[in-house]
Amino acid sequence: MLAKHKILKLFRCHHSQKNLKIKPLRHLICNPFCTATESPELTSRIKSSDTQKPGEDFVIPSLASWVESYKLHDQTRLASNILSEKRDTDIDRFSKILKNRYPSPDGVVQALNGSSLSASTGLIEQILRRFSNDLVPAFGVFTWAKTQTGYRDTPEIYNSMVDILGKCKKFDLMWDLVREMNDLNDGYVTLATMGKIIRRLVRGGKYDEAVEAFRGLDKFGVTKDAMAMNLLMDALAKENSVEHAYEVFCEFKDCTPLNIRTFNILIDGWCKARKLENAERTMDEMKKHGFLPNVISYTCFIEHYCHQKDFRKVDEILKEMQENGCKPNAVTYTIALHALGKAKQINEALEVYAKMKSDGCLPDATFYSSLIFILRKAGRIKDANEIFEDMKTQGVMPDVSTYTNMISSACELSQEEDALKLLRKMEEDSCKPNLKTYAPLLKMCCKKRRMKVLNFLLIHMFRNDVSIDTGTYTLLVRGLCMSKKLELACSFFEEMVSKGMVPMNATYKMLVEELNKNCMGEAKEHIEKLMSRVKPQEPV
DNA sequence: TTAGGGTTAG
Repeated sequence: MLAKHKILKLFRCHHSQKNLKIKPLRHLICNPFCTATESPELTSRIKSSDTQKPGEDFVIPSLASWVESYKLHDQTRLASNILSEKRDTDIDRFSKILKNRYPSPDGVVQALNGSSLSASTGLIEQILRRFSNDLVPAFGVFTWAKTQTGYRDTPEIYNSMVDILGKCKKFDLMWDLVREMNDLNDGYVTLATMGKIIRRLVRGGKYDEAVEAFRGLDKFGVTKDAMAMNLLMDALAKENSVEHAYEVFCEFKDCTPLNIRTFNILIDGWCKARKLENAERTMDEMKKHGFLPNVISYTCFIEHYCHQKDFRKVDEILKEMQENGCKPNAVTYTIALHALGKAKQINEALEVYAKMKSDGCLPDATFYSSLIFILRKAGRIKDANEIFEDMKTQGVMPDVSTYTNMISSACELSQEEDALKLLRKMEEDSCKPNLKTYAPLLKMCCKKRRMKVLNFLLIHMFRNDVSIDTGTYTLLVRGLCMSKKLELACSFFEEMVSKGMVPMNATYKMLVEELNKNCMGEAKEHIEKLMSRVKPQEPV
């Protein structure tokens, strides 16, 4: 928690800097990378890309050696087998094989059979993470590993594979695998497995099938308890289908034990769907069942009113909580702080912070992230950075989302150096970046035509086992289109399709239009051919 | 394992 004088300083700053505009940042002019060591595949893509204009694709001197070391590191690993750490060598050898785009998992199996590689649990886990959006290599490795003597998949590995199949909407294969797990008769199928199935089915719009999966839990030796039912209801409510969640509730409430979470899931669902009367009715029903509303129940309502910017109502709920002896927690305060910040009521937001402190509630990483976010949005960069530094001295370590937020803000402000330094800092702090961390960086590279930094980021992602998903490919294709890096845009489009992903119609149209404008008839035909093989999807 | 930012969009 910040000392009181620091909070006061934030208030003072706000008044004195109310009309302060962010100064346009000096464009960073830096030394170019040396060109010798890039990842082979991307280099060929980037080299075949449009000719670069002067001033593009520079990197900050203070970061050049880091970026360069990554690339050297990567190439050494891929090129040489003489390395000290066996596991690291193996993951690279696997990756090298898997990066050949085999048309089917069988192709992968054959390729691996022809190698001298052997399976181990840690290795297979890592590969499934690294290729979690890439069904053919993932399923190929998984299938191959099962045939290896002395190796047996753990339930966790099976669960990861189930999840990947569900994510790629291969529901039949997913069910086959669950039955296979069940046939092992060794307690492989658990609620964790069925939870993945239910969530993937719901996300694929298969609500009825998800409910059926719940009904059939006993077949897999999984108990239909409150936890299982909550899981189903939560999946439905999160997918904007609180009505389905309510149907489940009505159908099973008499034969399944309920707990306070069951009701809170519904309350949250109704609040998010802006069906407030239903949320209130659920609150009454909850009391009838002998459950008193807790901080989560109230916070759902607070979030609703924050969303409506009805801060008077928020105060009312807070008062009601106090009357009922229910204390707001860090989540409650974060919601209020963030909403006030978004509504440009910075002083009121900071009052929330002061109130939190006086209430003796400790902020966590997410709270600080929100505080940093709203300060940066208000142009208070220096204060935001100070909070970021200060949170560590307060004993709260920045987490992935804190870093992601900082990186995202830096990218928005075109502070390339800061953004990359933050990524390096994450590495130093052993904080693993995820797709959301990379997204703003990738976007910035596309916009500023930093192709070599883009190359570096893609290697960085791969080494951190972050698998590129449809959204990220969309971002890359769109970003590169806008920067007229059309050949590269095409190559990402192709890679996306080759992984079985379906590009959005808008993305496809944008690419084709740009190719048309630039008289790239051959490339256009190629893209059209690719698209005709996949089912076009209307943007949601 | 019920509540907390942002996601493409110009």
